[in-house]
Amino acid sequence: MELTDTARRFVLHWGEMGSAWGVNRTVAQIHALLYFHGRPLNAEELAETLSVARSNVSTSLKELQSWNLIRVTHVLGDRRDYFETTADVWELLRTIVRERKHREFDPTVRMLSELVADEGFQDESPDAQDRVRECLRLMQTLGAWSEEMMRLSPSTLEKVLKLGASVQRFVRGDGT
Amino acid sequence: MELTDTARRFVLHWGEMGSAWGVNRTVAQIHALLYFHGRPLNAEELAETLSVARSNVSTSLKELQSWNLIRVTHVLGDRRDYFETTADVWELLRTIVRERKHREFDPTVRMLSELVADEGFQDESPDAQDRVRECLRLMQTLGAWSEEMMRLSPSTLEKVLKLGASVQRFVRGDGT
DNA sequence: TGCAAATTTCTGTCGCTACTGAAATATCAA
DNA sequence: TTGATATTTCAGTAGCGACAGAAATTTGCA
Repeated sequence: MELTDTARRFVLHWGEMGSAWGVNRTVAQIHALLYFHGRPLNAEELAETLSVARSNVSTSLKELQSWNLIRVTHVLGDRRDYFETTADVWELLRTIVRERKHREFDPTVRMLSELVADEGFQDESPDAQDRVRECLRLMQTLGAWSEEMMRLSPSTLEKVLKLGASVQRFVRGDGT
Repeated sequence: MELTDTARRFVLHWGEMGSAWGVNRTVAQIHALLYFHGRPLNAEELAETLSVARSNVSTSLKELQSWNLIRVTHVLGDRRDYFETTADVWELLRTIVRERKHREFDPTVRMLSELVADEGFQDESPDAQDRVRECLRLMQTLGAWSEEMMRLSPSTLEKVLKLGASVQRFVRGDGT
């Protein structure tokens, strides 16, 4: 499959951004291509279009599936696997945030909790204890907030974000 | 400087998390150590404590400075540079979000804007055009939202987050 | 201006991950 | 069950970034 100039730019940039955020370039490119293309593609087409090895695509697709970002579909009279992703970016955002939280954020919170609970923690200077506790508190606040937000429907989530910081009106009383 | 068990675990985990998020491990470790330690440290102490080369520390410190995450201080009668970071995690969060937005997020929004504005874009299928525009819209919404949030004081920001998704009460009317 | 200390820059090495191509395995139709 | 097609696994390679150590530069003091 030949990419249009638009598609190519979209896919390449997405791959670069992925790298900056700890996502494998090919994985990001495949997802970008599936998103842009809108209809299911099979592994062969992905490999050919992105000029990467068939096996590389296979690995990347498994990765994307483990992130719940793509699903398999089939075409009548064709036994190859076809892959597609959600067209709803808000849904995609939710999935990505949920997965990263689960894989990287939550374990860190757990680690900090254990650290604070550990007996040796008492031996640290009061200030150091405070800093670690503050760090933990921040992460717990962020975690709880994102849990709540991710529970909203995409359209509600969008509205809440657009309401944005204007909600600060409701939390005054701190002099800021 | 010998690390306590608590400090060691904190620093090592932070380094691992950094890697997962596209931040150099040593850079993340140095920042974690400065945060934990609470008082300024010089390059020599950092290198020795983390068991990395002096030059590696130099590079990492430059990196952290470019992120506005650390600043230089001095000790009377000592001409070495000492480095410290903010004790306020909310301030740190703000700095990190601001910098990443500026470096990675904004350029992507710009790229998508150009893509949409480009003449060739009209040749894409209407659905593909919609998907790219939706993607752009999402990023613009997120960007605007974060701009607003980052303008708040740490304490207000914390309160807004704790108010959390309960603000959805104010945006009803979409049936969700 | 000369010297020592501190820092940065540079160059080469190492380790890790992504990746390819091949081999092994699975799937389906005849 | 056999052959063809599709997919995954595996082993080796290549490329890239992180890092160490050395060399060069800068800084501050005498």
